[in-house]
Amino acid sequence: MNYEEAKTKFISTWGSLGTLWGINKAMAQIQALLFISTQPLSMEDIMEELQISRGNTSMNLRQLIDWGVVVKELIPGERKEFFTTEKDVQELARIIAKERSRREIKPVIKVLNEVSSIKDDGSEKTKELIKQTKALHELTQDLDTIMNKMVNQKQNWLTKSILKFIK
Amino acid sequence: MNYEEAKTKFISTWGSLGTLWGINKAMAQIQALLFISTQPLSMEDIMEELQISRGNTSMNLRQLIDWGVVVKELIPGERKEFFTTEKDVQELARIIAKERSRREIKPVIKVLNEVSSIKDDGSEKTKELIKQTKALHELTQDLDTIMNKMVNQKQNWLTKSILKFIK
DNA sequence: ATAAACTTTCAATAATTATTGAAAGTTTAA
DNA sequence: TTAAACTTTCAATAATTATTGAAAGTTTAT
Repeated sequence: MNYEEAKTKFISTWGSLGTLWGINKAMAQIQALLFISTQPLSMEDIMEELQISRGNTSMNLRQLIDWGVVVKELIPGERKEFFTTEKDVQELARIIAKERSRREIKPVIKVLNEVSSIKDDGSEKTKELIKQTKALHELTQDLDTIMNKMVNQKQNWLTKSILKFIK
Repeated sequence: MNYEEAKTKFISTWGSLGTLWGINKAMAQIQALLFISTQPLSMEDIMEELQISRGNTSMNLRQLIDWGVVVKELIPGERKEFFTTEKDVQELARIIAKERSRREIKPVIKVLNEVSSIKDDGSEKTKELIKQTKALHELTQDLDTIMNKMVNQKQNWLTKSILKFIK
């Protein structure tokens, strides 16, 4: 496998993995492209490399910036804008975990809490609903906590030590 | 909030969360419905409750069975088939984590390994590709390991002790 | 063997989501 | 100011994904 093949394979794999962290294909591919690029890229560069339209590039870049995963880079003497992504994988994981927790997991925890707090009217089905959603609420909260803690450490000692502890 | 409201809210929330664990809405809703049901449900029951077609119900039930999350229940004297889902949240989490790892994460790890193993031709861009995909490979593998270990414990002591350790 | 009761399959269709591209908007240089 | 260089917006369209429903398939009771 040569450089071009490897690059293409990486970008397309990372792109299809996008769904796993809750973003669309183009967004994930742009991030992937920036992730292995040695210098900041312009919108033009990205459109060219990924063969996507200007509008698509613009919108997805904005979203990536909104996630905090991509930053605008101003290059002196250049008119157009350039973009880079966070290059440190630990930091990247931290940002993704934080955003997913905030956007998706926290709202679900809230609903689970509401639903599991309804008044017990004594019926079997109500008891079951309360019991099951309560269990789900606890589990979701525990996993969310672990994820955030793991990923909020400024160094990666925690992941490493959990790994050691766990193996 | 009364029982019916809570039930509807739970099912629709769980349904929209489906994407988070990589399954479709109907599939997630069927699982949610079974999760809070006090007895096994027939295809007829599920169609009625969720207002979905027979074909849809059949296909998604099959997928849930394939995931190992739902089982067929044979009720003596009944002609039709009945279904239940795993009721223990820990066990449910275990199954989901295992399946996601197998279906999505493992294949990505494989690609990252391949891509990061290309021959270093000395160019800056190749060095960057190798460096970045290698870092991603390691991180992904670590997180996959933690996830699987966490979830493979037969009791939930591990989650609890990590939580204590981490807090 | 037959038919009723039930489940599965899958082509057609609907719903959702992503993408385009051109017009409108903004910034900068002269 | 003006116009060139660039970015954003968004209605239209394309691509993808989910859903339907009726025909085909299967099982069970008689």
